[in-house]
Amino acid sequence: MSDVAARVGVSQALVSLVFRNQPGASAETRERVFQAAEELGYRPDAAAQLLRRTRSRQLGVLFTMRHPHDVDIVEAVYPAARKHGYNVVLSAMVATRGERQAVEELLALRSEAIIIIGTESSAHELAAVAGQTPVVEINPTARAAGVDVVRTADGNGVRQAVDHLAELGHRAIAHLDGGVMPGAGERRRGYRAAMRRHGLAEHIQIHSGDYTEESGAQAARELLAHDELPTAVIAGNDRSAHGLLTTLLRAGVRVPEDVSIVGYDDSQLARLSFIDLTSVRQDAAEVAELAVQAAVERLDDGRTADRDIVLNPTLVVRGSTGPPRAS
Amino acid sequence: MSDVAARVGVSQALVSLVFRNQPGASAETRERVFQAAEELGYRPDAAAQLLRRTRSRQLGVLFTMRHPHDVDIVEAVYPAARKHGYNVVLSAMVATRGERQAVEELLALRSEAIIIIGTESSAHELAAVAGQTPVVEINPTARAAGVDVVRTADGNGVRQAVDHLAELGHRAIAHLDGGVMPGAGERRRGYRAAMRRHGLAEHIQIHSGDYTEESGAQAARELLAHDELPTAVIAGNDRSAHGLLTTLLRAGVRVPEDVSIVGYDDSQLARLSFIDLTSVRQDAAEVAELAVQAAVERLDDGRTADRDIVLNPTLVVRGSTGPPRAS
DNA sequence: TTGAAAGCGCTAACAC
DNA sequence: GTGTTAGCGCTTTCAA
Repeated sequence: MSDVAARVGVSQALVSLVFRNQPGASAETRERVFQAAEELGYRPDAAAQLLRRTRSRQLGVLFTMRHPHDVDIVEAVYPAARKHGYNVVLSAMVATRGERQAVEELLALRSEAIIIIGTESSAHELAAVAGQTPVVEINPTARAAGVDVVRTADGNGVRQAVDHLAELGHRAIAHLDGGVMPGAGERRRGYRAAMRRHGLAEHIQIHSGDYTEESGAQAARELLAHDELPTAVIAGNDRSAHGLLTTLLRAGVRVPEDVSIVGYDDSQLARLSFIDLTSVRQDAAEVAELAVQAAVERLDDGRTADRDIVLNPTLVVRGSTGPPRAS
Repeated sequence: MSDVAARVGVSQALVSLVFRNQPGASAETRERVFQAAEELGYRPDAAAQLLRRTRSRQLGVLFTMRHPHDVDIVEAVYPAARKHGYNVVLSAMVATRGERQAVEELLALRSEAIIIIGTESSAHELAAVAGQTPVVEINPTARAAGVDVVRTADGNGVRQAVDHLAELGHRAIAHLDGGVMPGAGERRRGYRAAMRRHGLAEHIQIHSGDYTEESGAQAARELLAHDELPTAVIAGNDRSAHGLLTTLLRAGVRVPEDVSIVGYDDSQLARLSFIDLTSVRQDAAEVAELAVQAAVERLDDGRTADRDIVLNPTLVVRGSTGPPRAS
């Protein structure tokens, strides 16, 4: 930067102003600074900026790349952060690097807040971090004190799925759950409640799963082993619905003629023409925006009370659901 | 850090040594430093380290999260980098953020080299970056000067697939290609060459695709519109094989009884029990290790000549391929 | 084995 | 509009 300043014949401070788009430099100076920078191949040094600035304006994002819906959210965090004047630093949760380490890295790089997307964090570890830095968790497994949460009203989403199927005339509606995974408990409870409300309590049938494709495939095998299939299945997420759907197809079961299937997440998977899954939509862009907003409220507006932000999902009806066979 | 030093009653320099595991501090001092750090909740500041250190020892990784195989590689980069004493900085290529910007960010954070995973970079832009910093591209679309490349011998992989199918007795073996996507050209050429070598030139049949699930589904529809299906299809990657497979299944075609299908990448998708795709394996861990190695050779060993590292893939036979119907 | 001092590249606060 | 100064938190070099 001093090279640029020397070349233009002004002080470093002025060059700094220009690069930060701050007022206080004439249009002509700006022009000359940019030109000199171009000629010298100058690029601002993030390490030095980070060190010197009072605020880093960086949002740390902890994520896993395994769930398609999480990928959508990560993508959506970028524009949301920029809107509020923040940068994004990524830290991947991978097998060879614990969550602890990933968080430490974000903190060492001066992230002012941490947004956690779809990890199975221990409430214990999280609470320790939340003491020092605002933490926003998206679709968490469990609640932790001091942490903001952005999640969808999962019970509501499943209720919409049951309503839709009941309206089509289904009665034997099973649920493939997600065990201890994020949101699974509420989805399971929502399923039970909705079934009861429709007077279908006796048809309640829950198969255990864990949101993976294989657990969907496993459930399909179990269903096939029984004399009679349910006429509809609500899966805990799209991935397990995918396993369920394809395994049934391979066994010669037609969807939706023989069995209707509903997924959850409305991920890219659900939208594929050959999957074409009726699914409960959680809008990634909205989730990302609210998560960033929650962080910004703590950072810029001084909020200290925890927030629990609940979004209402919507059912997207596609080709995997239809009326049951007339039997 | 000065707090820690003051607390222990030593100089900052000594504390620094201890934290970097450098020799030159007594065991007792180390112990006391760590304890004081713990008590004060001290954490090294990455920005300051980055600024002051002669070398950042950071490897910038540019990636997209859309292809399952790329995710595997990103994961594998972490241990590979650590092995060579480097850290990893991530920068996602997402729609709202051009490649240019993503690279700038990595460079601003002092990445000493850039590893690019599965993006469709313009050779032009890349060459400019490669002038300043070592760049390693994994499975690139096109070659650029000054850039190291790690890729698999795609022609070889497809040849193995054709050999496998021919051995099973297939003759009408079609190829679903990947258009201009990374490796697609070589896979297409490999298919043609292998078909000719088996005397099956007249059966050469190429369907155009772009590695997406939908292009696989589209190809399936085209195949179904014809009188006769080929007895086997080699897809350009697992995603398009997935679209192809499931669309055929939905149309009542049995796999592998009616049609055998081979994928490419051996991604997690291929391994799912209900997909169970014979696929060409590119070992993610090996690819990552070689990419890191290439960067390290430039950085630490002073290599300046470009390297083109070609890995031989292996065919993993699963349930999607079998002998053709006796006709 | 330890300490003192300088300075990485930038921004903030103030003066002109 | 522009310049001066100090210093962010650490590592490096040199001396003790």
